[in-house]
Amino acid sequence: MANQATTSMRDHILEVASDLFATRGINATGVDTIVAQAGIAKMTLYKYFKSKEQLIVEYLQKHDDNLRQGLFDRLDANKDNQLNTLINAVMEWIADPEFKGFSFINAFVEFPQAESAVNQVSVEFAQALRNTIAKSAASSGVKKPEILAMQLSLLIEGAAMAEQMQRGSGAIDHARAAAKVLISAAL
Amino acid sequence: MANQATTSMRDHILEVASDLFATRGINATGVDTIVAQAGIAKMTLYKYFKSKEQLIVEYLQKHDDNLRQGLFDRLDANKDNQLNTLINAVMEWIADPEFKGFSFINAFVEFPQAESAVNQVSVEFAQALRNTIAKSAASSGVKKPEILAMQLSLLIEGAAMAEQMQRGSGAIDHARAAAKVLISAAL
DNA sequence: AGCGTACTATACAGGTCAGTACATTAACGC
DNA sequence: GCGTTAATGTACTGACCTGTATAGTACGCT
Repeated sequence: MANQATTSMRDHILEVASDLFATRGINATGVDTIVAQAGIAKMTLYKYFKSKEQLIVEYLQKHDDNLRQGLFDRLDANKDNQLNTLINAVMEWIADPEFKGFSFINAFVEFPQAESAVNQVSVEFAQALRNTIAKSAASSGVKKPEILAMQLSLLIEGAAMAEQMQRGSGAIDHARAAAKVLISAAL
Repeated sequence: MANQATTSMRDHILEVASDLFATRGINATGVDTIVAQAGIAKMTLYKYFKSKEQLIVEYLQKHDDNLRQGLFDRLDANKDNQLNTLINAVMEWIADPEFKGFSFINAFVEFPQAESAVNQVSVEFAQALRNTIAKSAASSGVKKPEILAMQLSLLIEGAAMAEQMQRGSGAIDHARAAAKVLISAAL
């Protein structure tokens, strides 16, 4: 509705769509809802995005970029103890009341067929997160960084689901503690 | 299609629906598809189930019963080392190529609104699984069984997602190893 | 033979879905 | 002022959705 002088129309649409996808689910969010919420005409949406699928893919991309950027900022600010820094950053990310789950996990569940582009992109981003963890593990002197990265990512994804299902269940703190145990066992 | 002499019509419908829900996703499976696949008339489905939502809830219930029963059988057969037995049983469950994810997680993602009955049932079953793990932990002499149960359930749910996303990624073995570390740390 | 039950087939209601067509209005550079 | 461009509102297509209505068929029981 409000004239988008600062941010471009395209960004505005993507932002509104991302919000709806995250809170209501992707399949449950119709294009008409996005258009109404953004206060624009449907034609405008289809001028910037050729299909709903493209909108979904860019939504996943954006969330991945945000997560990745947040992690890198924290890692750059704290060169030693990379692994602990990363775990803390991710757990804070999950603890945020605005957190609605990792988008790539939700998208993977909503698009279970391997042929779907959304499914493929989701898998890519899950692996990218693991790779980032593995790099931190390697720089922290872990012997087998890929294995630890896999284990930590299981904890992280599990914690994200558990915290969503029951806010304040303690999943985050217990995940943090478990991560500490696994890390020291891998050193 | 085939005359259901052995199993009741109701069970037949629920079985077909469960299969479709698990493989294609719940929202992506229409009632017409279930009816066609089951080889029945739509009126017959609505004779036994008052709505699609009821069908979904019973699907979740059935999967939970299956998982629960499988675990109890294994636990009864091996009274000592309950925790290891349970982890092994769950990991084998996940490793099965037919495994399509924990239904309560998928349902939770597809129905994110807390008001939804499907959402509520999903959360219940997730907690029930944690309780089962906690009992095994307690019987194994763990000091704080609830905490360990939470940590193990994070690993389990994470492993289920990871294994689905990339079959044979090693998620299961690494989760098993991580579980061992956490268990021995908690004793 | 006659009745009731279980199931089927077809059609429909009322709604939402993604995506398109078209005609109109507002803003801005020249 | 004029032409271009961006965005709008409305209506539509064709498909799919859950759920219902109706009429007909197959079969077992008494």
